[in-house]
Amino acid sequence: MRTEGRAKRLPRAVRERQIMDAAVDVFSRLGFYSASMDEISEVAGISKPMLYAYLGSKEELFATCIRREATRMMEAIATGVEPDQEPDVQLWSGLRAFFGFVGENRASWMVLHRQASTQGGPFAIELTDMRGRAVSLVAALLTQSTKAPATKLEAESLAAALVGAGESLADWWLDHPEEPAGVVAARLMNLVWMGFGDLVDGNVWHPPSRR
Amino acid sequence: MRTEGRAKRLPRAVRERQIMDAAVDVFSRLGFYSASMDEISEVAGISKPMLYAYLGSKEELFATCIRREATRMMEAIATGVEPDQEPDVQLWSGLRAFFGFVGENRASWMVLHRQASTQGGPFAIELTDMRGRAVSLVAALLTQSTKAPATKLEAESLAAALVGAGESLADWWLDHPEEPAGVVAARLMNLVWMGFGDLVDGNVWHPPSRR
DNA sequence: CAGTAGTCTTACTCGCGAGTAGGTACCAGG
DNA sequence: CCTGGTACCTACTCGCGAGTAAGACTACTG
Repeated sequence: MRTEGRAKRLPRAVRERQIMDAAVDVFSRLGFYSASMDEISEVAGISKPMLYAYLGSKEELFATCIRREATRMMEAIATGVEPDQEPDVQLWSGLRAFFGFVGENRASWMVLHRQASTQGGPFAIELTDMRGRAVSLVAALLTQSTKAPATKLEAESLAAALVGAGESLADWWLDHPEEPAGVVAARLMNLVWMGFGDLVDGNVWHPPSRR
Repeated sequence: MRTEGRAKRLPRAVRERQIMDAAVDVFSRLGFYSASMDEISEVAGISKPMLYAYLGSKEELFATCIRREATRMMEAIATGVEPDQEPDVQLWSGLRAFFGFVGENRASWMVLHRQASTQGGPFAIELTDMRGRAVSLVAALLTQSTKAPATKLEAESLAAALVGAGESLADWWLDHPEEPAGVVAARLMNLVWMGFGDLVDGNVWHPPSRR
């Protein structure tokens, strides 16, 4: 894009945002290793030393990206769900918020899930951390809804499975973008709440009419 | 490990297997990019040119690893499930076979899932292919079991979610190896067959007493 | 119109790792 | 005991990309 000439002078905070945006873009397209600092700086419309001056090393930059996007996503979800409602409704709102976020932030999602989960580096920490928060959230939801999951371990593993199902379905969705977010969310809701057993018998889950 | 001296002369086929084993090991520990051909050759107890002579470039090697491990796994699963049983029993056998395989082939699983899924390179093809086969399998299982999933797209997305749940739960399991495979498999079975809704009410799924 | 603090650049160094050139040891069969 | 073929090696080339040195341009502040 930007090819020649000196970049216009901008305050540090603004530049940092530009750089982060560029980094998320490039990382999501190329992955951590294939992405080069040269390309990021070019996309950001800036020279490499600036990048290093502001955001540190490549690893730091990547970790920062993950942290930022993870936070954005967790906030989007937290905003969508009200904690004093019925468990199924909470789950439903959470799922909708999640798929809504992914749908409107594909790049963020790629960085978060497809890229970060693999590299065993220092970023895995950030990612594992966020994922852990998500899992705990769901696990709490489960535990709170009475009897079923006896042990803590059981609740956690079920939550992990659910989160994984969500992630995987989101990935699938990237390849089938024609489906609207609500439909995909509803499908997962049915799967995890009703189960195949009920679905096979034609029993489906419906959101309470209001909302 | 092996430090000096010329390696004993071995027939090509044997060496190739050794190299593949070493490659799977190293790739699973380090990931595609961080793994170096030098290290693989060292672990294999062989020199680099041999590696290139037998298995081609790094990308080819990796793709070959994925293909081999994917085949092993699909076979393990196919062996475990008998196609003329009730859907829930089929699913149950499939899950057990899957978790059994992962439990006994952690390295393979890492290469398959954690590594390959990320890098957008030529390997993604192999992986996507295998995943596609798994998804189709489950989707067929779903469709066959009557009414519920009306459209092909719906069955496929549910299958994707289920496969993802399995993958994710397998990953979780890697960090909680104290749980036996059967327990983890049963948990997922309950989740996807009964659903949280039933679980919360204390309804659980039991395998038919025989097997 | 200095001085100085912060923005921004060109033009390097330098190590690491993919891939190779050009052999050497070893085992057939003639 | 040569002659080839196949397993195997040491010792390189070479490009790419992370990270940096050294300075130049701009804009306030007094």
